[in-house]
Amino acid sequence: MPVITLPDGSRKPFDHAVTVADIAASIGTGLARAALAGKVNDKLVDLSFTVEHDAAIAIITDKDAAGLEVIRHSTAHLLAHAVKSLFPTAQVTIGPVIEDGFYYDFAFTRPFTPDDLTHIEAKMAELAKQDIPVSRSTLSRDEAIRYFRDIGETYKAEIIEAIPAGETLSLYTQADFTDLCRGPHVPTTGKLAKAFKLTRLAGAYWRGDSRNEMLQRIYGTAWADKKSLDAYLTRLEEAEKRDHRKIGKALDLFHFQEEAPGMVFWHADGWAIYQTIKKYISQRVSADGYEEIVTPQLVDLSLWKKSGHWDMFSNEMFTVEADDRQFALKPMNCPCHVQVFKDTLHSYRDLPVRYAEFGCVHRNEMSGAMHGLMRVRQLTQDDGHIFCMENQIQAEAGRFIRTLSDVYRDFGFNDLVVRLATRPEKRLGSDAIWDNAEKALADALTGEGVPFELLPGEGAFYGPKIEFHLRDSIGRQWQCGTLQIDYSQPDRLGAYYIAEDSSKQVPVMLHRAITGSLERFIGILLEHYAGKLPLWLAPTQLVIMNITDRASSFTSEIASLCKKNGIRVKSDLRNEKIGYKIRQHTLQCVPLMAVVGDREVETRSVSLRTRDGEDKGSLTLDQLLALINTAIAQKGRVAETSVSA
RNA sequence: GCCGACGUAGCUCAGCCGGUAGAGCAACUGAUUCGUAAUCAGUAGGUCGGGUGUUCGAUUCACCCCGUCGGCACCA
Repeated sequence: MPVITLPDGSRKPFDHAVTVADIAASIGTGLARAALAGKVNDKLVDLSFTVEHDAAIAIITDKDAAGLEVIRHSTAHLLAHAVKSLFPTAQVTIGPVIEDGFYYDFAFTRPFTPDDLTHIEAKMAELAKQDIPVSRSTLSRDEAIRYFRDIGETYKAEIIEAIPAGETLSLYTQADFTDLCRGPHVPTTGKLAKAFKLTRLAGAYWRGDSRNEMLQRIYGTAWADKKSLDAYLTRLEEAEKRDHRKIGKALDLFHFQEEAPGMVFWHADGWAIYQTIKKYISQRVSADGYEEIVTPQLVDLSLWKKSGHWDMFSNEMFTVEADDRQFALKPMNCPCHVQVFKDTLHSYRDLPVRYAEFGCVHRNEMSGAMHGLMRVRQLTQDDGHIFCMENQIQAEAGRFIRTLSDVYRDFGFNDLVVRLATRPEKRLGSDAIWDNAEKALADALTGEGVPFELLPGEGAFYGPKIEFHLRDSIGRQWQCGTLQIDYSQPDRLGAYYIAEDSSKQVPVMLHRAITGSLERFIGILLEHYAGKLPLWLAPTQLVIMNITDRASSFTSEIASLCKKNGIRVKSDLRNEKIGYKIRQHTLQCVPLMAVVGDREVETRSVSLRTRDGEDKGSLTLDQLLALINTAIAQKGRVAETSVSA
């Protein structure tokens, strides 16, 4: 005689065992219709689940996040069902829910084509319309293996073989299609008829291992209703519009070409952004007690062998032969920084020694890994290495974290996700050293009031690290900053300092970067701002345009005044209508536009507007300069609608 | 690197079944001097990513290479 407690606290006694569907029906026909699954004592179950004892029950509909997951998961099954009915020899593998949708991996003799995708989607719609009941059954592990082997689903059988013997597995069947699945699923395929779409085809390795054969993955998306689907598709389009590769082309910032894959050709405007960032970081780092240095691009292979890079990463290093010697383009700056450290004898009193370098590094990334500015073969890191004693780690970490958060705010990133990656299984150094290092980083974070999550086992083999991920304006996370503790490299490369007792001691080295790669960081900025960089970063900060030739000499006068004041200004004296000029510069994302006509010449003023169409009114030249300088000084710490946005 | 798609004028793209190419924007020239997101007219612009092959003939078909895109794997 179960007594059911509903989420609102009300209790419903039943005089017999009931299914979740029955309970939904007892509450209301509307709810019964909307019900997709249930939650019994916080465990997700099918509507057909029978409740025999007292329990807390919630009915899951498409209004719940869990309901949406059920829809997506069931839509993945619907996809597999459709594929099997169109291509009976295709084998099913796995089909999980992912962010905003789902995918399903198939093994099939020929590649699926975009045309197939259309047919599959149509078949899915047809199967959904048929409102086929989805039923759950169970088999023992061994029976399940036999079952899937018998129907020729060898991948499924292999999956089940990995499950411990003696477990009972659930199967879901809709018409002639049966799949292994934990569930829960929608009660009938009709619940899926509202809003799904297959989005793309891709290859994916079986079990995610590149040594295995490649399967064919079909991605799809599914939503509670058509409106949400459309909203999602619009969101994708919007994201595409802010693609830094498109913006880079449209704003003439940089380009790539075949002869130099993965290497950037910076155009004048892109380089203006780059230099602004570089100057800014340089100044920040110097204020923080770093010495800025530059080390060679080409270094004899012997150094990379000594540092260990050759063993680990030789396949990603470019090599050059000259004078019968083998050189490698540096893939990292750290071994060179150790050389600079070693070139002077250091006392413990000198520590910490901090070196910074805008280190241009080359990495022969695999061809398929390249992606605009985000993943290139030649990049510049805002790299830095701190040589210190163990008891200085925490203070140095704290100092770095403070600077990093502040720098991110200047760039307009206020949402930081911090992760601490701790000791991996394969590692160098004693547990005591790891204990100390991990604690130093954790304490530094806590000391700075920075919340963080742990990534157990994700640290580098030579030490733990902090990853700083920033979240952009459309919610995506990017790892940029990093702080790593390295006990091994200074030792390998023979770095030491003289300790208080005159003994030689190996310093600890901290690797750290704020933007990570300048190229990538600019890509992130472009997408974050959709090209509308804040005033301090904009390649052209102000365009001054005349209305008629009568105003052209005053326009030029203002332009040179601005230039003298360090403002990146352009004048547009073309014989075009003012509306046309404004449109063009707006599309070029120029933050500020000053219009000069007869009225302005008369009063020696400008009429100022922003690229967002905000009218700043009439300003004297002094007011104009003051407004611009104030906005530049604010950097990225302003709302999008204000002047510098 | 792997799977798939794509590569046509500066940009965005069209070009069915093989007969050496088109549009819009940009550019250039001329007219227009016009007050806050597109003035009008004209002109010019392409060994159709590279190579090989099939063919009387290839942007179109086949194969190879390069690059890009979407994923996978990788990301010191």
